[in-house]
Amino acid sequence: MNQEVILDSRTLADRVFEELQDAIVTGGIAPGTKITEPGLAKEYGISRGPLREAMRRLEGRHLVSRIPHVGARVVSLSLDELLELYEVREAMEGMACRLAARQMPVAEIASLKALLEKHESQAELQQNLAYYQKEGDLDFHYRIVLGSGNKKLMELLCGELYYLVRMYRYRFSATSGRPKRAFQEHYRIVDAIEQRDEELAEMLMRRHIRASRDNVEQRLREQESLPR
Amino acid sequence: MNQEVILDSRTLADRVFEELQDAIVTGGIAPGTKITEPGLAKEYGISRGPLREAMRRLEGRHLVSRIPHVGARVVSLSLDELLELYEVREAMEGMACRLAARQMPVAEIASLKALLEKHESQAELQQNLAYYQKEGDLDFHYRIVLGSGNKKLMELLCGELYYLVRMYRYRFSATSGRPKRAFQEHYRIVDAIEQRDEELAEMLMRRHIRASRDNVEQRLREQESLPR
DNA sequence: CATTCCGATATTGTCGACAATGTTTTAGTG
DNA sequence: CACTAAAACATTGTCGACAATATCGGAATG
Repeated sequence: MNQEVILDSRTLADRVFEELQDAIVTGGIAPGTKITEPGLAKEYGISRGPLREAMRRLEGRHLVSRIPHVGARVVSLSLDELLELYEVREAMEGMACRLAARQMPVAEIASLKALLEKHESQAELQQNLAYYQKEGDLDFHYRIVLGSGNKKLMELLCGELYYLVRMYRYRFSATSGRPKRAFQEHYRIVDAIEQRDEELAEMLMRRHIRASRDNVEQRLREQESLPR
Repeated sequence: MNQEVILDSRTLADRVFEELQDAIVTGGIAPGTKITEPGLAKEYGISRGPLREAMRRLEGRHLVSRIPHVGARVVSLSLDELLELYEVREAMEGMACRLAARQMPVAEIASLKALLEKHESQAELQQNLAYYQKEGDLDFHYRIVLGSGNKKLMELLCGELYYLVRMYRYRFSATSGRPKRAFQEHYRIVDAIEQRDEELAEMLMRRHIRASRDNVEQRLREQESLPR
């Protein structure tokens, strides 16, 4: 219901697209919610035209699913799809890590190492492991993908998949739950990159993601079997 | 300029989206072409509304790039991006192949084998290796991804990347140029899947794609150095 | 003659209205 | 009372018009 007075250079459709995306990712709009064009248009104070374009783009990112002449609803998340997502990440981030080991600039590697240390000290200090791990972990993976130098990989991982990853984290609080271990693995990965050991770097990243996957799977299956 | 009288259940925007996508992929609209809304709207005999939605979706698939208030143009392809695409495929299809080895139904494996034999005999008979290899190759990779049972993987590969792959093939005629070898590799991959050897299946698929990549790189670099 | 500024033109962005389709409610009948 | 059918409603799909912005061309000036 709040209308910004600042007129962005960006277009209305672009802005509402980002707002909607954020709302979906962070849970402001619950998964499975049916969304109607007049409803959202009124809520965001714009016309249906730009809103439809925003929705078409959300559809492209698989954040909403639409049926012609019927309507659209926010995508709903399932455990199976989360596990699938981990498999995709294992493949792509493993490759990203290999490429990073091949040609990530030394300055970036050093910066990444510094980031790790900063995250760790913050985490130790505040004992708020979950939170810092949550964002810090994605930061780490972001940087590796960036370091790969492969634009297509960046596009797919940072531009499409990581939104889903964040969405699952907000929904299931599906953070690793094993921060100490994860930190250690991160360090080893950076070491492998620093030593330009492609093979090892890819293997460690794949193991890291698979371990995270297994952890999530186990925890969610437990949660499933004892129905509160 | 031709307006279909058959009224599809699909929406106008959906149809023009597919038509545009096909035109871009097959080269009907050259890469780098600037496309204007009034122009396309007139050409397809529809209004600008649906056309804009179609363009937004093409933008989501990275087939057109758009600058607010300026315009949109069909993506242009570069050699570097083609090589990047191969790296992404190596990672994702490698994983797909591993998963297929884990759980692809035996019936599907048999069907895939039959398909290979059919393609090979056709190719031998007609000596039109390039053409059959072109479509047959994608058929093969499609089936493997399908067989992985990972919907996200299917979505990304079949729903986004393969359009680009086809586009490059139309543009650079970037088919393998080594059909005999490729067929042999395909057979070995299916064998590994049949024996449920995940490790081998992934390795063979990755090698297969990397070999194709190296082949294309070499041919295009040659082509580059002798400027007609 | 080159450069800068300004207006003309074209294209994009946004809106409200109308048509087409799907859904729900309601009335009627067995 | 249950079931069908039709009508009322809501939502989506499409269109044309207007406003905002960018691009192009020409005139004025140094």
